[in-house]
Amino acid sequence: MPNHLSTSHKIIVVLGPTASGKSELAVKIARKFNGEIISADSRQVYYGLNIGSGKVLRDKKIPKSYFYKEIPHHLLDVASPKRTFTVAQYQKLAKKALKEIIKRGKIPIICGGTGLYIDALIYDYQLPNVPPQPKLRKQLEKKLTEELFQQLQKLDPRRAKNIDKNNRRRLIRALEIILTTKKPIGILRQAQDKKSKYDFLKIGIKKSPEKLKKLITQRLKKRIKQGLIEEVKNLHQPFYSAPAEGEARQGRRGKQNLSWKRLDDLGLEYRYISRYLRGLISKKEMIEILKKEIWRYTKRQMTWFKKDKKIHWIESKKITFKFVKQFLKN
RNA sequence: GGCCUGGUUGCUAAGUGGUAAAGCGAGGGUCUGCAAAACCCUUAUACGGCGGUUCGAUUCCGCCCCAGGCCU
Repeated sequence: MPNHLSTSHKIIVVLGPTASGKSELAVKIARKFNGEIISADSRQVYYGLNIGSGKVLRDKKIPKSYFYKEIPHHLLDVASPKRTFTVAQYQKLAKKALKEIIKRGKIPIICGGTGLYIDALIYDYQLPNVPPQPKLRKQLEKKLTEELFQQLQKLDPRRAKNIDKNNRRRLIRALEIILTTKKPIGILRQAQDKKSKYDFLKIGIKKSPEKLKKLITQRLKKRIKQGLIEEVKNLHQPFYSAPAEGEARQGRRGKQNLSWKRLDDLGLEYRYISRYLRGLISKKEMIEILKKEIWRYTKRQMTWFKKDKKIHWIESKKITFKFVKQFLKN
C-alpha cells in the first residue's frame, strides 16, 4: 500500500481531468467510509461561480455549512471572485479543514482537478513567506524578460539555474521573493519524491479521450440548460431585485459586478461566455470554442497527473471501493 | 462565351528565379503564492495539373482543371 507510515493519518485523494466524475465518486466514497470532502479546485473556492465551476449543490435542509448529499464539503465558497485566490491561501485553509476532519475521526477525501492545490496540501509545500506585492510586480512587469532573468541570475543564481527563463510570471515571482527576503531560495522542486506526513491513497479517474470528449460536450449542454449563461451575466451585472426562487440557490453573497476582464481571467466558461455576452462571438462559436478549450484543459491536467506515479488509475467504482477498503484496513 | 482575381503543409496566410515565413490547430512537456494560469518543444519531401523558357521555377510564359467575382 502506498506510503504506509504507521503514525500518519490516512487521507484519500480523488483526482482526474475535468468532467470525469470526481465529485460523484468522492461523495460515494465519503458515504461508504465515513468521510468528508475537501475540494481542490481553483475556481470552486470562489462564491458565485457555481454552475461553471461544477460546484456540487448545497443541501437546503442543512444551512450554515456546505453539505451535499449529507456529506460536508470544505473549501467551497471561501473567497470573493473579485480577488485573486492563490495556492498559499488554499493550502492554509485546506490544512485547517484537514486537521478538523481528522480530529472528528473522519476520513478526509481531497477531491479536485487542480493538481498543484492537491500536492501543496498533501506534501505540505514550503511556500516562501512572501505574499504577492502588486507594486513591486508592476515595476518588474515593465522590464524585458531577459532583464528579469539576468537580475535573477545575479541575486539568486541557483534559482536562476533551474527556472524557466522565458516564463515572466515565474521570474517575477522569483525576484519578488529574493528582493523581499534577501535570501536565495535556490532549488525547490522534487516535491513528489518527498515524504508526505500523511498516508494517502491517490485515486485517478481514467477515461478514454473519446469518452471524455463526449462527457465534456454533454456536461456543457447540461450546464447551459441549467442557466450557466445567466450565471455569467449576473456575475457581471447582478439582478438587484429580490432573487427568484431558483436563483437564491447557493453561494449567493451580494452583488459581484465582476469586470469583463476578470471574467476573462477566470477562464473557460467564464471567459468565453462573457465574450459571447459582449457580442464578440456568436453562441455557436462560443460552444465550439468551449468544447475545444475544455478538452485542452483536460490535457494540461493530465500532463500534471501523468508524472505522478503514485496515482492509482481506476476505471470502475467497484475496484475503487476495494482499493479504499484495503487502504483503510492497514 | 469573354474578362479579372486566386489556387502554398489540417486551417488561415506571407513570400522569393536558386526548393518556402508566421499564426491557429494538433501532439508532447515544464511547473512550489495568478495553476481553468504562465511557459517550452515537435508538426518528416505544403507551393492545383501538364508542358515551355532557364544552369535552375513555387516564383516567368502557354494550355488545362478548380474556386470566387465581373461582363455579354
